[in-house]
Amino acid sequence: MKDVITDVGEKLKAREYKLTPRRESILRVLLENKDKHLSAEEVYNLVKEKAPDVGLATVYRTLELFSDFDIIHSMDFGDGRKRYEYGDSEATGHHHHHVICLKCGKIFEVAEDLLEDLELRVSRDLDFEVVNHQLKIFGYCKNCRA
Amino acid sequence: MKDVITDVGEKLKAREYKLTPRRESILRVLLENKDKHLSAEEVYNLVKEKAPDVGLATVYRTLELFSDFDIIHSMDFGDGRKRYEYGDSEATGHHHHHVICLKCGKIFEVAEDLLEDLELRVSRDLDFEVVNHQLKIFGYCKNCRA
DNA sequence: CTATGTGCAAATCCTTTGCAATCCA
DNA sequence: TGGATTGCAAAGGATTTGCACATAG
Repeated sequence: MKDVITDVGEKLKAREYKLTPRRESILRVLLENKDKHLSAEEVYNLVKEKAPDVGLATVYRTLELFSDFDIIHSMDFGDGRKRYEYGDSEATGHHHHHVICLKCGKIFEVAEDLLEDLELRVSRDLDFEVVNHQLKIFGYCKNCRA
Repeated sequence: MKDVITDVGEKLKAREYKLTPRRESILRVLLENKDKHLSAEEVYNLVKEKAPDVGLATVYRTLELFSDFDIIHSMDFGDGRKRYEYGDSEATGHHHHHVICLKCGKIFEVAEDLLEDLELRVSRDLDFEVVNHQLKIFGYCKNCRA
């Protein structure tokens, strides 16, 4: 994990940005919650545990910055707020599908990719350069049907 | 089209709601723009051309109402506002995929459905009742690559 | 030192709500 | 008439921005 942080530091430095202590604590929270799809406010609350004086605006600005650098990526489950996850969108977005329960809101992940055919067809028929895709499957989970 | 409007009228009446003149003009706008993915504000502006005294709140309330009745359905292209289209989600949402250009924002539609396999697998492996899905493909269109 | 980063509060954007007036079965 | 519907203005929630101060290199 130390490596990741150093890595991010370099990445930022390469474009004249700094990995300040504030940014580092935000990054840590993201790293410690790789699998959680945190909202900005959730990140804020977690960062506040370690650094009580952060501002929400800083969290937003940092998440934006990290997204620009493709250090994290944001996603949208239709609940009115963006959610963030460590990792670039190529790694965790593409070929990564979300199954969302309409009742409890729980999110499951499916790593499979059966979409290559479809992407090919889109590229060909529409003369469109596909760079990513996003699949959400809605329904009711085991518990909520009980 | 007269039929559609009468139809919607019945549908609403069945649950003690009225197809008021205001609601009818909103419905007309949606019908005249079946293919457009209008935002609430866009609907509002179009309705105002015919009925200058509508309120934006009424448009929101009506869109909500029509969605509840599955007369229209909403979608989200990640631009921070909901967009609406005439037709129930079964007809136009499910089995209807969006191809979105990251540069010009243009949206293409693909009607195919190669996802049944995947849905089956999800139902089985996760014990999840699938009711809908949403697929967005991002990339660059012909023009924007030129 | 000097540009960059930060906290705070105010501003913004989209959407929802409260309320009094209006409409329609 | 009385509940549904509407317009307006105010409220709401998520996010952004302006600004003066703090800080890193």
